[in-house]
Amino acid sequence: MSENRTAILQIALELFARRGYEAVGIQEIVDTAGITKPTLYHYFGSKSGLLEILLQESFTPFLTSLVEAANYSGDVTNTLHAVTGFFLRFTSQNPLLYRFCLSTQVAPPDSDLFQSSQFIHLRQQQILQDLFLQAANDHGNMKGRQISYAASFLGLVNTYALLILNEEIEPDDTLIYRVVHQFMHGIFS
Amino acid sequence: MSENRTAILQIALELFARRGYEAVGIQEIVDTAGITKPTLYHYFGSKSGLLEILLQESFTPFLTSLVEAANYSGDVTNTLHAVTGFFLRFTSQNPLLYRFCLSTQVAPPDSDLFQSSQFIHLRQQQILQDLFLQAANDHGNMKGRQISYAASFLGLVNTYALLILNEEIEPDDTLIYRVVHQFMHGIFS
DNA sequence: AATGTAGTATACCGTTCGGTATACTACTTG
DNA sequence: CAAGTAGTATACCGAACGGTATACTACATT
Repeated sequence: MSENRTAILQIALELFARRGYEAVGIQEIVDTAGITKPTLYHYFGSKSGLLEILLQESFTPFLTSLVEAANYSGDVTNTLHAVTGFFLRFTSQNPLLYRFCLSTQVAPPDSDLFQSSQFIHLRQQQILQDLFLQAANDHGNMKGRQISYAASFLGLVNTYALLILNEEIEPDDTLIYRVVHQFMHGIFS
Repeated sequence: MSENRTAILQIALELFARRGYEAVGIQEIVDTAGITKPTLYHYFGSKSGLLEILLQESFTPFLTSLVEAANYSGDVTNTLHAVTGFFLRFTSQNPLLYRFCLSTQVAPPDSDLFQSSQFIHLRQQQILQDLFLQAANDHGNMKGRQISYAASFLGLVNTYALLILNEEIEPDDTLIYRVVHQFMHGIFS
């Protein structure tokens, strides 16, 4: 792998995450990387191509690890602990990347950003839905509720991920336990 | 109030919500509104000025109504019903505006969008924190947990708001009841 | 040694960006 | 009626935008 290619991806991620995809120009990326435009266009073809490859290469390993963490062990609570821990640790260790991920979720629906990142959110939702469907054996019929369970679990985890990103809390075992407990049993029990 | 000023605000909201603040140019706004640039600059001074006024004028009434809905009645569950109903009905009735609101929350922290919209999210958080603090009388000491309770309640409501925006569900009394129940008691009880 | 290819730089393309100087019109106010 | 003010249009600014044509270099393959 060319080191210029890698440098472009790293710098693009940082700039996109900090200031937004639309606000960052190609010129700024290549200046920061210490290269020139034709080099970037050689590797990525276009600005949206750069975005797409950046998202794919960054989140494919993320999704693979998520599948492992969400492997149903026969106990929903345990599995949700593993999933929550994975999400919050990933956020803590890759703050720029996860902030970028969160911003793409509610990006304007007609934007490049939204459309290129859909695979991440759809796959996340699908992985969690599958988990809840498997767990239905232990908790009665899901009756289609796995959709809103998966969505609201992701929403809750992402809420705490945002608190971590804003440095209002830190991820530890206690937090992970509390998040899962809140999801399973609510706040006043 | 000038009708041109109103038209600019409406069209800017629609374009910003659909395609993103950075991706929309002044020229596109004035073309769509059927006016010219000096008219826009007469009213708003700059692109970021337009954004700021748009956010202020759109969300000040929203926040005022939220304060009313969050008025503590002596029963947390009832108050959360009112708040949830207000959020989800507002989302359903002003989809573009609420989608725009959601997108600003996780916008890049160095962007105009993030900074101009902070007042909305800080005020929301504050209103909910106050509610949980008042409710502490009925549910024991909060011990600072009102921060994450407010954040996670907003996160849960916004998760369902996003489902409404994506037309996967519709807001009705049953949904509102379920959201509050899930927040208070979790999913499996 | 000859040839091909990947990677890179110089220099440039047309378009659009946010923003403005100037002037005209329409209306209010003295 | 005179003067001022709010609102609007024409025409333009320099800078930055995304993207590319061309050519050169370094290296691998034959």
